[in-house]
Amino acid sequence: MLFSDLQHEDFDRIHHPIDDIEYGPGSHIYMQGDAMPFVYTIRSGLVKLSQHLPNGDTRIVRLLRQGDLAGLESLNGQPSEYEAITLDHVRVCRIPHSVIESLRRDTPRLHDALMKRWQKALSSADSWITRLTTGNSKTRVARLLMLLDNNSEDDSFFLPTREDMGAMLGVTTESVSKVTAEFTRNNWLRPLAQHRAWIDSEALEENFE
Amino acid sequence: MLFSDLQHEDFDRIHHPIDDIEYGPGSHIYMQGDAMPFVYTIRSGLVKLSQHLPNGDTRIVRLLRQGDLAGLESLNGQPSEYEAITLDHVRVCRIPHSVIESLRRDTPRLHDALMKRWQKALSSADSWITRLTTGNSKTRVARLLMLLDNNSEDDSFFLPTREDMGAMLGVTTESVSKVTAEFTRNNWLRPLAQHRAWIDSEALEENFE
DNA sequence: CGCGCAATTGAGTTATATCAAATACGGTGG
DNA sequence: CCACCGTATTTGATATAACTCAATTGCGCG
Repeated sequence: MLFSDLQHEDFDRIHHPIDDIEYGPGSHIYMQGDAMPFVYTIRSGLVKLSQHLPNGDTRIVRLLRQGDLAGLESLNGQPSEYEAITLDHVRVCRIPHSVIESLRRDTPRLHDALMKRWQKALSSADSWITRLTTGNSKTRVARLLMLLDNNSEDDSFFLPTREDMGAMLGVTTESVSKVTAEFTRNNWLRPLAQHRAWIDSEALEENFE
Repeated sequence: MLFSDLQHEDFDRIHHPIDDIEYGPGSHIYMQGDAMPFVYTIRSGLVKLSQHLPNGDTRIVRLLRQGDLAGLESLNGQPSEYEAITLDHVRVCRIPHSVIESLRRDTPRLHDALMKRWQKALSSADSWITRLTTGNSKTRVARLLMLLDNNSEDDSFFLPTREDMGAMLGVTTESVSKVTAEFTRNNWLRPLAQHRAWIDSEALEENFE
């Protein structure tokens, strides 16, 4: 986790409790407007970070997976502008801000770790913009599938609902469905049980760079 | 600047030179692939941060303005995945990485300042996704204009070329042009000399939330 | 087995891209 | 200061991709 590179002695300084928490699919870890005294590291599973627009519709801005930090945005004390909802079964580690603060003063290594996560979040947000919101809908879906596939250590990966995929790509549910259906007919995508799926990365890669 | 809250004594520790640099419109501050030993703070002017896709087209992922940091992504030593190009006349402050490192050890306040910038960049990237890549083209252009207007302390603001606006919104140059032309006919947008413009924020706000 | 939700499919509509042309604009040199 | 050139912008006609609405099918779960 975040603290994997810290020594035992570091942990002795911690007086506030760090809890491991598990969530079923579709659970709220936190909601838009919550004042959060915690950050969360994802131990396993997939979490969507979404934002509600004033006009009512919702956009997913990022996916969080193993090793990612959620709630960084509230370290300054502001209420969260996002909501974090689990897609599948998720285990997180909940860390009070006070722990971050005190460790930060004493252990430079934590500092580095935090900065690295932050950096990662930022570059992931940017590649989200360039790869997932440009091109036609087939290209976008293909890129999303490859991204999901890449970040799975497994051979298969978690396939979100068409609605969620739409919210990530800025495309309607029906359009996503039409594309995934076509990919399946081409044997580029093979939906499996339990919301999991397999893709022919080579085929997708050569048709959509 | 970044260092506005540091004492004079802090600066005495700096041995590497911090340069102030000025650029005319359309200058490269750095390019995709550059290995950069610097970060830059923007003192004035507007900078576009863009990324080239393998297929050839370019997407602008963020705008940087006074107080923003450029080149944060390369603090880890990796070559930049972005290119930073000035839109108007820009003054920057170029800071070697080594300065960041050494100050970091000695002055926790700098640490906090850095983190805050980072945080700002991240939340700006996210709001870029939700506000500038959703909705129809009129809505997107309206939101971009309001964003540009907001961040100008002036009554008027810098109006990018239609092409650049298109690259920010994921829309073609011609579509942007049709929208801005319509807004101008409605007197919601008034282009001025020197690539500057004025908007009727209230009118735009009520037509596109 | 059947209920409910998610996914697929289709037909019709609309928005945006595309292609092509005309116009406006800014800067340069005479 | 003006005329000219190159570039950016505007405009229009057409093609196409995506949305919308509605109906149907498929699937997981009690």
